[in-house]
Amino acid sequence: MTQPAPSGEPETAAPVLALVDDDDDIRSSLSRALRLRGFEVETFASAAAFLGTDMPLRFDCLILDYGMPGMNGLELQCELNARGAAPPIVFITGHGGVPESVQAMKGGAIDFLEKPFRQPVLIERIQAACEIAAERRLRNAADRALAERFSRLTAREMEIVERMIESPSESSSKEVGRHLGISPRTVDHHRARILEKLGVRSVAELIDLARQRG
Amino acid sequence: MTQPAPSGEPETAAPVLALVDDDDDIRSSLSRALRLRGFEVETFASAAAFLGTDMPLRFDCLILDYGMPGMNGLELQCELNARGAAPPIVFITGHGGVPESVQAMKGGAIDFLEKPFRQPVLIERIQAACEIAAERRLRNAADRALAERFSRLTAREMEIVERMIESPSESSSKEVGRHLGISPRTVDHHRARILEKLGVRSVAELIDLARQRG
DNA sequence: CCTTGCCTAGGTAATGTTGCGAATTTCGCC
DNA sequence: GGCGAAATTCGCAACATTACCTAGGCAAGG
Repeated sequence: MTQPAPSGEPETAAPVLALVDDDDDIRSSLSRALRLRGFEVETFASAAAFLGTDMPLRFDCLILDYGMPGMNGLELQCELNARGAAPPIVFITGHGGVPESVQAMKGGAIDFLEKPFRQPVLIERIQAACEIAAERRLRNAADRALAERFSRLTAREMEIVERMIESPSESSSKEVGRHLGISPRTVDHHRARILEKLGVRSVAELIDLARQRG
Repeated sequence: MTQPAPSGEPETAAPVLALVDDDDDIRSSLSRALRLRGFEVETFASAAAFLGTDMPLRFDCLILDYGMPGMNGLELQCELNARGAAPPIVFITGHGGVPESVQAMKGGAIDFLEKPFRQPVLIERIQAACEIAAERRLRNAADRALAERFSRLTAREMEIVERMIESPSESSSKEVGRHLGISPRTVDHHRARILEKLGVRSVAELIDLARQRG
């Protein structure tokens, strides 16, 4: 397995980067340098080409040229944000100024470098961005796993869970049952299923888990 | 608890701004314009002068010149961040470039404008920053209120709370007592005090509250 | 010395939880 | 339409946990 070896550390896997730049020289030289550093790089000559891929979400980090013909980097960032997918972005720009960089940063960009840049600097910034990406991905994975567990609950069970989250102090079977117009014993049964399905062993853990999800 | 929020002044009224700039003209003209827009403004000719005030935290928003003799705006931002107090900052700069703006934004700045700026634009940005400030203050107030309630707990009570948070599934008196080497009765007593002091009515609420705090 | 606050604990009554068992309804499928 | 699986509903009784009242030992401070 190719190891990125960013600082001699054994990473879990090679970070996958997307390099979007209309400059052929930049694409070839930068991607080569990045591959030498252990990254996996895919290049795109335009924002449209990038959006045209079936899965723009699979990248750990985007290296995005700001000034491109057609859709520029900032517009691409806005488009991605609008789609709800906001991967860590490192901008590189030839003619951008302060307003552009500020807007990009406000839009959630991780970094913003001017051309000409020194490759070691850029690579170091990308490394940092990938670390942030890794954290985000971990959290996203955890969230999805959590949502998946909750999706196993039936409608009634979900209703009971929501009731419990809403007012934890009244999450006893008696209270919940009274509120839903059913017997406390039934709530007992449902709650047992809920705890079993979610893999928790107490109401406190359930509340805790449900709070993390929203 | 020193200030029970006197109910005579509407808190929502005038955002209090700090304007730190070594340029006399900027200070006078900008502060005048801001006051006309309903802001309360205090001006400082240097970062040192600002830090010299007894309370640099009372401002809703900082308008900070980046290039100043002595400590510059970015250093002041770092200093404030190091002190744990990070008020919303809007930078204005005469000679700063992209790297400076990026670093400022990374440091938590709300905005970054270049001189010469058009006053309406700056004021609009400051307005936006103040809204963010208001949100932050609300959250901070809630956090402090929470911390204040927790500070009323004794050492032993805190220990029990931490034990409960750590493993909610084993937060029964029996388990906690066994873990701490004391009788379940004693844990009962402590827990009753805890619930009373924190104003919650169940262990679930306690866990929920404690999780919000950290 | 007395008061105050904290930690400790027992006993009893109330409350909540769980296991065993079972009826009715709903839903997808042949 | 019929059939089986899953969901929802519940009672009863045993078990576990918590709440409430009470109270002693201990250290700090007036």
